Amino acid sequence: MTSRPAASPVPAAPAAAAPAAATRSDAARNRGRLLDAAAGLIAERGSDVDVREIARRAEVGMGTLYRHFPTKEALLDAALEHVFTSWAAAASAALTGRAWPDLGRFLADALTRQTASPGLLDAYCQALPGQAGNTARQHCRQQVGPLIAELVRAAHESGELRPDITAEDVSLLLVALGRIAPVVPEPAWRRILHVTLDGLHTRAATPLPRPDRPL
Amino acid sequence: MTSRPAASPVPAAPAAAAPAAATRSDAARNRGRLLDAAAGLIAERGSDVDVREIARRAEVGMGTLYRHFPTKEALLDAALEHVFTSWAAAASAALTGRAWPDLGRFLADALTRQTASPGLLDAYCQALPGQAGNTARQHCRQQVGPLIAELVRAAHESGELRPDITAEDVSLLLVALGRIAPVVPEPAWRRILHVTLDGLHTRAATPLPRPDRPL
DNA sequence: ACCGAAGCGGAGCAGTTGCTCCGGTAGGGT
DNA sequence: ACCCTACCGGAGCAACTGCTCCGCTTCGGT
Repeated sequence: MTSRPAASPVPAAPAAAAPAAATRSDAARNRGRLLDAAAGLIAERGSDVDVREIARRAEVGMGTLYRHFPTKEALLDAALEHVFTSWAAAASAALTGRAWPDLGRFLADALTRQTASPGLLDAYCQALPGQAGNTARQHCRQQVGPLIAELVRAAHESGELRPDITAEDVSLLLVALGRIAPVVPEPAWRRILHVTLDGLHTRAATPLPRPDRPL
Repeated sequence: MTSRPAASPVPAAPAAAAPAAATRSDAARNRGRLLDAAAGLIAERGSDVDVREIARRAEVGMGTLYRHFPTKEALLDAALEHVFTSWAAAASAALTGRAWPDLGRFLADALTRQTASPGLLDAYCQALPGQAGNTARQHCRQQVGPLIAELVRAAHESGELRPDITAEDVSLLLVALGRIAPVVPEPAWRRILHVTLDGLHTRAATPLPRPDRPL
């Protein structure tokens, strides 16, 4: 950590999935454990996790943690990148080609995922006012952004998404709904999503799933 | 916290606006200063403020702070109650009697207010998973809840709000939008609000304010 | 003017956090 | 089988947090 020769402006994450050179097997295993533990704890409790707890759950010591990642933030960062990447992959694989249902399903799936990991968006939104260096957000944008853009383009083409809506609008709506999804019962946020989709549709106002019988 | 005799489930908030007995003038002044400082800091940075900083901004010492409020939480609580009360009063005074525009204006005003105080909703939503004792939320519900209920009732009666929407839905939407309003430029969240209102309207899909020219 | 008590302030305590240090351990090329 | 080296682990440091303690000040009734 004292004098790094040169390299890119991104210091950490040399290869999350490609150890490449001859790394010791236990080192690779511990790195993976740390990433999993960090991701799990972020999902459960948000991004203000105790490093000791990460190490404990990963069943490694503090020295190991800080050998693999220069700082807590770098660890969380790497974990988040992995999470966002796998989300984008799963969402992309779930597409059927029918634009409007795909959009709705993508949003519903994203919110379900968010329900299981309340802390994810917290990490994403953390330090938003200051911005400047929120890499979680950048990772999400890089991984999921193109997918949303494609969904929006296709839905525009099918004529069901009102033309004045941008991919940015959809991303924003997703973040907004994602902030409440984990803290209310699922039927509640499904109602909200339904209303939102109605607002997004060219011709709007379809009946809600079930107005008074929640499930 | 050891053994409370009986009393109501709300322990704190003896009298935020009614010192009643013969209180010393400086005490009352300092109490007000603490409330203002706390509210200001919560608005700016959310509910994880340093008590020392509250005391510093209020220009009082730590002893004074803890003389007036038994715990940090109690202080934040009292400050939040005051904030929510004045919000409800202002919003209630702004009503014109025309239901649908009133609802839209109420939401827009709430979001503007939220933009100026990003930390407010953080305090409101904090510890939501555990729930159990989030008094900020209770205060908001008590103060603002009836107002939203009335807005929804009137908008239903006017026939413009789709009948399957409940006051709970509107509250939830407000929270969701409030979570993003402070972190994006105002035109962006106004677009989102517009879409949402379209989704709430019986016959939907009116043109957005300005699709591509943000302001 | 006087005086008792309520009020004031900030140094200090205990707990928690992110991070470092260094003796011991075990991997893997030879 | 050997040994060098990268790696492991957890005790310890410094900074920060919420909160308490206690000597001094100031209010306000007489």
